[in-house]
Amino acid sequence: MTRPVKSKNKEDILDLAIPLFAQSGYTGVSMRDIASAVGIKAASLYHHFPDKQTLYLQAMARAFEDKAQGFATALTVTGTPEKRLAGFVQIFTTLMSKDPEFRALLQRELLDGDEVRLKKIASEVFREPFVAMEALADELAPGCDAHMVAISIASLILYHLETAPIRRYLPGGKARHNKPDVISQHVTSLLLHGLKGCG
Amino acid sequence: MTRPVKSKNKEDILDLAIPLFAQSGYTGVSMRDIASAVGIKAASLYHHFPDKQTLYLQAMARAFEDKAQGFATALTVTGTPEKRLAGFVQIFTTLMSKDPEFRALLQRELLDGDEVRLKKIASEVFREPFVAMEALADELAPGCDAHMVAISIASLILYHLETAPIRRYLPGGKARHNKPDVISQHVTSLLLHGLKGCG
DNA sequence: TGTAACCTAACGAACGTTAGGTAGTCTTTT
DNA sequence: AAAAGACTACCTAACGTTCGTTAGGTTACA
Repeated sequence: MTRPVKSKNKEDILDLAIPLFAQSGYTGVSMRDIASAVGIKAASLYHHFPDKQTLYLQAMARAFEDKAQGFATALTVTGTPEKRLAGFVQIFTTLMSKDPEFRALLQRELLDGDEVRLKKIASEVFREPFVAMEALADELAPGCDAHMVAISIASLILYHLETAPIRRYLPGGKARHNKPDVISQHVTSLLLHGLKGCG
Repeated sequence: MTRPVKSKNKEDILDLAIPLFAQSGYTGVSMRDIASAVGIKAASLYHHFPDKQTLYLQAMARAFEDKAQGFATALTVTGTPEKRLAGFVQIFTTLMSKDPEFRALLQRELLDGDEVRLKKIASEVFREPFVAMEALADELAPGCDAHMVAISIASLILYHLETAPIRRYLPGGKARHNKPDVISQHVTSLLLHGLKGCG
């Protein structure tokens, strides 16, 4: 019985743990589950991490760390404020649509995250794109509360994605409603013209 | 050591279990936790419920069952479509703002709920008000996809409430942004006029 | 006398975690 | 260049705790 040729490092383990935590949450995933996904025994995880909590926090950090700069690309659009909004909404929608794990982790943090973790996520992941969204909001709607506008933009995009599992069973729900382009089109139109802008 | 005078019934137990499940989720609450909240021993819970899963499902059913008719009152507003939208948004916002437990349970179901439960919630809790919202959407915006509009309305209200824990740490976040009236005012204005309607 | 509502005690399983051992690999010393 | 030592990454085995759940006994009340 030979040992696997290549040994795992921290990053490999975290990358395998992230989808597990995203799907079942902190308490729903055991050390044995993670070890099994990695292909080692649970006790071996303690060679890389002092305890489960630390492993979880590092997995969260890793899951969120690349997002900040991902969002940055969504804000490189140039042109009129309207064009920039449309561009941002479209890129952001596509980005989030492709990453259900990130969305699930974010939702779980909103439900169960403590202050320290939320503060960290706010400042390290969302602060920069959020400021840019507020700036854009100020251009488009000088009289509005930029903070609320930015939240509203994110709301519209994220909730359309998060409610997908239940929308299937609500009247009028079609598969088309889950397509990023359909969502971003709807959201952009709603933001720019309100409900009047559909006809 | 005397026994408590009044013995508990199912409903008492469910009412005490609901906030526990809302705060910590299914796996985060043990039978001993629930029993402790009720004031009895864990084994005694099995006199009322065959197992934990059944207790949870009945708690969920109870937490959701009164909501359907609560939403109905939000739709009794009369007048122009604009007035009715404003009224609905205000009542719905206030209703949801006062019930963080319901919001948490709904979020947890969106994350972890199986198809059967989601289907049940969709048809028994949200279907009726959702149809009314779609009808209202059709009046306000005949060219729009009513399903998407209804989701958007709910998105705007619910996400402002759900993101409260992280908005504190985002630029421009004020305590005022959590007030139902401020939220419903913002949402109504955004829906009726888009971002242009603030000035 | 029954029955409903509780109790104590305990079961087996799963959990996070620790102790101690082993097989390879890298580093240093002779 | 080869031997000795140290280190890394895993292992098996087991600890103590908590979990859902069951068995069987006790008390209050109809």
